[in-house]
Amino acid sequence: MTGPAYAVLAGSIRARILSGELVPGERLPNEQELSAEFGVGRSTVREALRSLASQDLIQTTRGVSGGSFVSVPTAAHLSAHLETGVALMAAAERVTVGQLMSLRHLLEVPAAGEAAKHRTDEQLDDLRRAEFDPSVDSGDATYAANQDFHLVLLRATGNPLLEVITAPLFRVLATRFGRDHAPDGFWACVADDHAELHDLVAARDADGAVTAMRRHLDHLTGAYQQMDRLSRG
Amino acid sequence: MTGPAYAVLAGSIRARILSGELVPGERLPNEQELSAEFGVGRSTVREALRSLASQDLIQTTRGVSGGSFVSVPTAAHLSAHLETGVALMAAAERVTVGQLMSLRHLLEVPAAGEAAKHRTDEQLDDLRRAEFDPSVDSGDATYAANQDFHLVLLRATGNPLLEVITAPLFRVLATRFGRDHAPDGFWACVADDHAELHDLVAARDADGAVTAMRRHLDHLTGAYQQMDRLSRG
DNA sequence: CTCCATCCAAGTGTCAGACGATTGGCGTCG
DNA sequence: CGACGCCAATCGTCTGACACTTGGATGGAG
Repeated sequence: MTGPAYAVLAGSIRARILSGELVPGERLPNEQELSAEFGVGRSTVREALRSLASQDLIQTTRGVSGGSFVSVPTAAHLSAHLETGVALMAAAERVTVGQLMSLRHLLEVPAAGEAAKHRTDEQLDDLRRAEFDPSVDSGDATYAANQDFHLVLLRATGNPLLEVITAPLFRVLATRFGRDHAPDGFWACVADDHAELHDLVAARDADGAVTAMRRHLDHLTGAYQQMDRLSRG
Repeated sequence: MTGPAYAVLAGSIRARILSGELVPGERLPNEQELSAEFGVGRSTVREALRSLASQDLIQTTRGVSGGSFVSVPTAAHLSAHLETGVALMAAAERVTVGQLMSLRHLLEVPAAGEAAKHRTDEQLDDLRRAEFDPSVDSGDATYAANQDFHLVLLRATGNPLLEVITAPLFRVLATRFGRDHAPDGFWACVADDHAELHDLVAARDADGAVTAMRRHLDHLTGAYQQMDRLSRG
């Protein structure tokens, strides 16, 4: 019950949401009512609402049918928050490239096996569309496709949390080492690895996919750490 | 550049932070100056700042030496955000108990091996302190100690991201299945598993720790899913 | 009866101005 | 030299007002 009033109010509403007292989709009282209910001014109420909104706990719309509605954070929301957090921690050198890649190993290697087992034909198509030819595609296209490939593979495991957690990791790595500084043949090597992974997933060869993903991530780890040393001088 | 002014302003400052133009520790212009610089009212500025603050991108203090300072989100911050997000997704049944436990397997099983290899004597002490005796300790004490044990083990790996990601998972599970509905002998079984893990980590037996952790999490998975069925039944 | 334009009500979005509260430095007085 | 108190800077909060957005209600034209 300490601290600025907007924080107290935000915490109070937040607790109501977390406890299930306020159900997703439910509409909060309007700003005047909240202001009266808690005995604070409307500006204070609004600051509390902005706080909650930026945590994706509520969504606010305007108009006669508008207001603040309790919402459930989506996988994309969590992923985005995690990405900015990890990016800043990496920039502040609180986590190393090696630690990021180590986590990718832990998650993506078994994920490749799961994907090989559970993939649908549709997901296999998605995987195919996410391949690229570095001798043909533009830098931006390979860059985006590279990310998509890993994303699709994670999604094919059927566990949404895998994507939530892993996507931020390689997005951070990619924005850091993305378009330039890649040694000659790097993208070609990546494309080869992806093609191999695609074939193994197509054949539902889980063990093979696991091994291939491990090797692929080893390649990436080496390349990233080399780029990291270079960019750091 | 669309949307409410507070969102535009928040996005603008946020971009400056992400790009490194604003360095951690740096002080933003005060609210009046921001208000003048962007041509908006002070309330709008404040709503933008609340938005950034609740994402841990800035910290605001009062007084003559006060102001808003760029900050780097800590591991604890990220972990807390992830926890509320995962908790809500679980409550909304967008993720299942099985998926949560599956992620714990992926992360904690190899983590046990790493911890066995790299642990310091100090961390071993921490691990010992986090053990408990369900026949002696209170329900709350076992509950807290159970979490601590896994936390300490993750911390001993040396990779802070492991803790950031895994801690929310078992905190969500624990708050859901924590104090009650546990079948007879559950906590005793957990305590046994922990004691065994402690001994293996003490002996630097990485393979043994991995196996023990796998079995421990299998126990937990079974118990949790049973509780889940009951509470839903 | 249908369709379209208009008006209206309920909300949020934004601004201006004022005052309170907190903090840390500075100067005065014992 | 130290303690106390004043003061300036800054955020925190309130009030009141008005603009903007949205969706429904209203009412007239065809």
